[in-house]
Amino acid sequence: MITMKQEVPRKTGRPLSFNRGKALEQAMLTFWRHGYETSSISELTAAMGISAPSLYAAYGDKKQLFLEAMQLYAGSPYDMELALSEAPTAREAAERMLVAAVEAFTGELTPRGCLLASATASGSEASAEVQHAVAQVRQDIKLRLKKRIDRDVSQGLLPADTNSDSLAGLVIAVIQGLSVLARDGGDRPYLLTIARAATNAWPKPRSGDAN
Amino acid sequence: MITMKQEVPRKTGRPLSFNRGKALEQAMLTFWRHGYETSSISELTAAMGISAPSLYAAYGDKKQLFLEAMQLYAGSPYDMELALSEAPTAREAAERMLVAAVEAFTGELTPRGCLLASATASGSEASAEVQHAVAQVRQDIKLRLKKRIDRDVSQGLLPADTNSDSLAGLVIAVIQGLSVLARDGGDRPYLLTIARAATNAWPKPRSGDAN
DNA sequence: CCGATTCCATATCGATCACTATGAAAGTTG
DNA sequence: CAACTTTCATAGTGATCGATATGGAATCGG
Repeated sequence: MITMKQEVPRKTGRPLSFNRGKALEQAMLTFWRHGYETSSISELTAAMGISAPSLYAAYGDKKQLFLEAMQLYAGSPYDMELALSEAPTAREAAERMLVAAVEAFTGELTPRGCLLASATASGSEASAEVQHAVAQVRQDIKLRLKKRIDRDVSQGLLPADTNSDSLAGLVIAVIQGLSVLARDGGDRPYLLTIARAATNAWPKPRSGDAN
Repeated sequence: MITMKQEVPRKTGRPLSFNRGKALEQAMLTFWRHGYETSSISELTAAMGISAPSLYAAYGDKKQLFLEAMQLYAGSPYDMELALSEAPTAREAAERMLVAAVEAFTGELTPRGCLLASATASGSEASAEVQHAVAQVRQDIKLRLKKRIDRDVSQGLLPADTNSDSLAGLVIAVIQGLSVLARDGGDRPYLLTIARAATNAWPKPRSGDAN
């Protein structure tokens, strides 16, 4: 588990001249927009409003800064996904995940697409560890959704032969793909129709349903 | 339209000491594996087996080299997609696209995932033109699939109220998402089950079908 | 006010980036 | 063979990469 560096105010010494959380948010937006390797330290320091030595003193290095930024990004998705685990059905949970993803990918105050999908989609061998860390977050989300589906299967809300791993993988794949379409300029209403179409792939609960 | 530089053998002068097509293929594999901005010239020249001046003399610069490599990559997908336009139905065409994508993303002799999905998923402002060129290829594929769907709708093979744009967008989104899952280590059989699950989102042709 | 501690601003560090100047090498043409 | 054309290998260009050394500035406990 990645642990966020605690922001403990020192008893002595010169105080921080910037808000650590606000600066981290700007770093997150920069990584979101331009990716991990393709965001330079100078671009990050410009966005965060601090100098390079301040960045390294406060966050360690570029890798640790990104991991913290990713945690900040995935934070609300985690809460979202946790809330969705309390959704009435797994299908409803998946639908809410898809809608929330579309809204997050097409926000007017944030970059297009998904940080988890784009920030390390490509990269040199030098950033293999970071790529793996991002992949781990994706896999965690997929696993939670799979378990949510398994719950419905065991409760008889979904057919016993439901492949929960495939269904969870499909939802994650659609979300990651919607990130690409959002980057390509697809607007929110359009992406929502795709998300809605994706839920048609869900198996019917019990008896045949028209839709 | 991007035109491939013609390989015209000069009548005089020292002949090329390398196979231009083979070297381009190695460049394509490098961009596929490590992305556009995150593949360095030194990495490219090492993979292609040529020196930097030879690369620049033969292909222009890094950007043109990538555009040629992308054309080489998209070449067979274009043929594939052209062949799929002759598939019996739009749904069958989409299924073939999905299966072909899974096979391409999980080949043992090639990098994981999709070059079109990952090579420019992130990047600085400096590579905006390249990112746009890649997005254009994606949009072209989506448009061709949409038109294939429209054909089935006009022929009564699909419901008249079918949203062909959403359906095409869903297929493209799933393909791009499968690229991410392939990069995360998902094996071919697993990804095929996801592709199969995605086709369940397709509207029923005429009367109710059990599957 | 003083020493200790911490952070800030300036000015870099060596390494690598995309790219190229230069002259020798390898062909064709006569 | 000599003149011409094109490519080759070597070595480097200025710029930027991630990361830091250094010394002064700001706040603390005493």
